[in-house]
Amino acid sequence: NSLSQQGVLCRRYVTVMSWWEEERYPEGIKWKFLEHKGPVFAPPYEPLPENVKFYYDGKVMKLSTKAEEVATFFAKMLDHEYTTKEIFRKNFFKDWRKEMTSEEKSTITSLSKCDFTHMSQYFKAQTEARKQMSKEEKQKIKEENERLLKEYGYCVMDNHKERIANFKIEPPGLFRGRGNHPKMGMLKRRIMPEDIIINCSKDSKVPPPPPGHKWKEVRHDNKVTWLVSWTENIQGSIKYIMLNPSSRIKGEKDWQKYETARRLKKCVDKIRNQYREDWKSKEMKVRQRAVALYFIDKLALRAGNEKEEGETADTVGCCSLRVEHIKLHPELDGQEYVVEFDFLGKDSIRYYNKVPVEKRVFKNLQLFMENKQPEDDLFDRLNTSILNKHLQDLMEGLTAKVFRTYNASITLQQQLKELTNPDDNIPAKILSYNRANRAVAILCNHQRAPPKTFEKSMMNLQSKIDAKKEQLADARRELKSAKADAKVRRDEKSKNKKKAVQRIEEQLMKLEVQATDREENKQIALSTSKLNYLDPRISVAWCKKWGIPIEKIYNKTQREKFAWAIDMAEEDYEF
DNA sequence: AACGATACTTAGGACGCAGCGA
DNA sequence: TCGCTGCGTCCTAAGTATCGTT
Repeated sequence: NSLSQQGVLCRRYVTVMSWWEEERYPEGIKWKFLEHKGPVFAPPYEPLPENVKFYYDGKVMKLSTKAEEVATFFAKMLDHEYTTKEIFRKNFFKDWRKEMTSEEKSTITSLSKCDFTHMSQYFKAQTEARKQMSKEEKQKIKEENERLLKEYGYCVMDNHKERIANFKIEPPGLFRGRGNHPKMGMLKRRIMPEDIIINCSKDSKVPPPPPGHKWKEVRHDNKVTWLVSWTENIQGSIKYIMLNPSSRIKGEKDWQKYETARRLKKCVDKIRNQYREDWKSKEMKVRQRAVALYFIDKLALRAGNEKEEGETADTVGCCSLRVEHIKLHPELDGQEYVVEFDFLGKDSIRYYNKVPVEKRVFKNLQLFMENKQPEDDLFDRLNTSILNKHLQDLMEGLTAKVFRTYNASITLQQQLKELTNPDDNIPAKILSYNRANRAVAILCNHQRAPPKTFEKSMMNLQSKIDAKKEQLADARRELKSAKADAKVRRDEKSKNKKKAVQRIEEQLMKLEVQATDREENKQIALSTSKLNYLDPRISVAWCKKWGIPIEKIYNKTQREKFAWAIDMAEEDYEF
């Protein structure tokens, strides 16, 4: 590959040491040398063939290229429910009209008179054709992707060739936020080289812009980790191209995150005593801070930054909870002082929980809610910045999110201790691991939509189990009769029958374990906690202790991300 | 203290393909 | 061999946190 001399030379000097064995940079400096090939742009728009028609008010209408492109975005989504939503249609139509010629604008005045069905059929046929492609054609595409990855998918950062996480620029399309997003349907515009800021080191070969184009800017800032950035037009926020989780720069940060959480472990008792004291404070702000922190600690809630109204879906975290999001029950189902939470969190995922709390917390909540409307802030004297400033005083580097990391990891460690049965075989031990993982996912409220095929696949599994049970019964009968025979005439037969029974029993157990695991996992996503909250060294140590191959717990990508932990952790590692 | 800009982590869903059993 | 399904990868949205300015 054509990465410059310097990168290649640097790499040659360091061949055996992994990044976690190298010296760390001084605070704030992220790298000394950075070279990359720049981003890959979305393929240009290909106009529709002449025979694919768009109809307005029942009549064929030929669209200008720009208007046609945006129309195809809508046509491709026609089967989705959200193209029927008022906000989506309104936002789309407004942005579409901006792309039209003045004649188009004066003709096309109502979205409901637009007929995209022919276009939609065309795209469906294209998808179908792609599926039907021959092996060779598919192979060709695969090779082209690999070539692109090889050329643009890596950079040189200091002594390492590193994988880039997202080297492709996001293609244009219609924005679809999560949940009830006020901007759904808006046009996400095409990003051009003129929008792009390149970041690399001065002594590197700066990537050339595509012919006939210029970069917006080339800068050399080694206080940041990104290679490329641009401003997106929906929220006006900045998007970045950064490195893969397997890279030094991400791995080191990840390691550091867990080390901070481990420092919290050492002082969490003190902090808990402190906030319990603060529940009694005469200052309202201090009480609110203490109750919020209690929720963050006990329930692993997110911090809850303020959001600009009307810019995003209406979701909340701890500090931004409103009165309408909780209900107080002095008594519920035989328990005292129960708080019922019901709100939409990140990604508009519902958080629903009924939690018994200390009397003091309950009384404080009643106080906070006095004379307030449902839409008022529960913690009106508090925000994340106040909370984090306080946390910083309690421990260096402590912020609200550290509690989630800490509680997730400590829960995994405890659960593994509790659930692992030394006498279990490997599949049963892995079930225990998944259950420990699941406890964390439930704590963090990591949900997923039940797979579309869930019921069906569950039934299939059940019928397999039934078949296996019958098979076992047969085998047992045969064993019995073989034993009866053996009284008269000793032979190998009963031994073999016994083995067969054992084998089938084992197979049955494996299936049953699988069924349990799948049922319990119906609406729970394990991967998010595994990837972001659980100190990988806990899992590595557990695998070493019980002789479980690491591949059973982490797939290839995960092993790459956690290579540092796999290398470092011994079986006696304690979080 | 409020605000806007910036940088970075965390998140669920779509989709495609490998591997498995019929 | 074929069809299904479950897993992994890709995608990019949506959070957290901090900093400088007013």
